[in-house]
Amino acid sequence: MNTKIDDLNWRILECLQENARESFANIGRKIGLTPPAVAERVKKMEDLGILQGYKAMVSHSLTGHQLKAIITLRAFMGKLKSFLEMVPLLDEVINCYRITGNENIVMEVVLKDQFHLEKFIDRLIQYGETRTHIILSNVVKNAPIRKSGG
Amino acid sequence: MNTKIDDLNWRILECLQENARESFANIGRKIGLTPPAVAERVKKMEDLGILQGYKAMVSHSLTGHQLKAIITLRAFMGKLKSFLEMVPLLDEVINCYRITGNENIVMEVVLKDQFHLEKFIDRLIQYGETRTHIILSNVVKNAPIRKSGG
DNA sequence: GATGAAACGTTGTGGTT
DNA sequence: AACCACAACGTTTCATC
Repeated sequence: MNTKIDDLNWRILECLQENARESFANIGRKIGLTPPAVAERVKKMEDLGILQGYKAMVSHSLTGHQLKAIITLRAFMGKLKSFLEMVPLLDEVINCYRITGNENIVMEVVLKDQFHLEKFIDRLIQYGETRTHIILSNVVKNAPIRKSGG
Repeated sequence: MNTKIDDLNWRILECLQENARESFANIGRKIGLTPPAVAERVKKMEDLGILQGYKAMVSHSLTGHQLKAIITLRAFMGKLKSFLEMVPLLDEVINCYRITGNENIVMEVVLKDQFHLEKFIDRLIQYGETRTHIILSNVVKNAPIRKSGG
C-alpha cells in the first residue's frame, strides 16, 4: 500500500474524519504535535490529494427527504454518455457510480415522497431501464477510511 | 416539507457542506450575519439533528484502496440479523443499506486489490448470496443536500 | 518540528429590536 | 427569539531557529 502516510498522519486523518471542525491545536494535543506542525501536515495532505475536502453531514429526513432509494440503470445503446453528463445536475442524486455488470449505473437518491420518486423515475426512462430499491435503513453510514491492514 | 429551515440556514448548510472547516466569521460575511449569530444558528441545527457532523473526505486510492465495489447480498434465512450486527465491524464497508427487493443489502466497499476482494467475498458467503459490481468511476460524489424544490 | 508574536476566530455577556 | 456589539479567550499563521 501507499507508504507515504505515517502513523501521525493516520491519526490526523482519523480525527478529521470523525470531526472535520476539530482545531489543529486540539489534534496536536492528542497526538503530541504543536499546532503549526499539524497545520503543515494537513496542508501537505491536502496538496497531495489525500485530504479531498471537509463536508457537513446533513439529515436527509429533517431536510424534507422522507424517502431514499438505490436505483440501478441499464443504459440504452448510445444513451450512456448523455446520462453521465446529465446526472450531476439532478439534485436528488447524492452518489452515482458507473459499475460493471448488467446494469451500468447505480445511484443513491433522496426524495420527498413516493410522488417525487415517480416523477424522478419518469425522467430516467429515456436513458435506460431502471430498477428501484427503497432504502429501509442505513446500517453503515460514511464509515471512515482506515489504515488498511498490511 | 420541513419549514423550520429558513433561507439563511440553507445558506449556512450550503457553506458547511462545501467546506465544513469554513469559519463562522467567514460564513457570516457571505450571508450578512455576525459570527455569534452564525454560531447560534449552527448550534441550534446541531441540537435539532439537522447538522449531524463534519467529516473529512479522504482519497480512497491514495490510502491504498485501488479497488471499489458495490456488493449486494441476499441473506440466507435467519442470517440477516447476525449480518447486520457484524457489518459495522468490517473496515472495508464504508456504506451499507438495507433495501427492498430480491437482495436485502447493498454495500459500498473499498479494497486494496483483487486478492483483498476475493477474501472479502469469502467472509460474506456464510451470510448469503452475493453479487459484486466493480466501481469503474464515481460520477457523482457526495453531492450536497439542497433545499428540495417546493 | 518548536517557539513566540501578531492576526484572526470563537464564545460569553449584555443590550436592542 | 433572533440578532448585534464588545471583550476575553483560544486558534491559526508567519517568522525565526
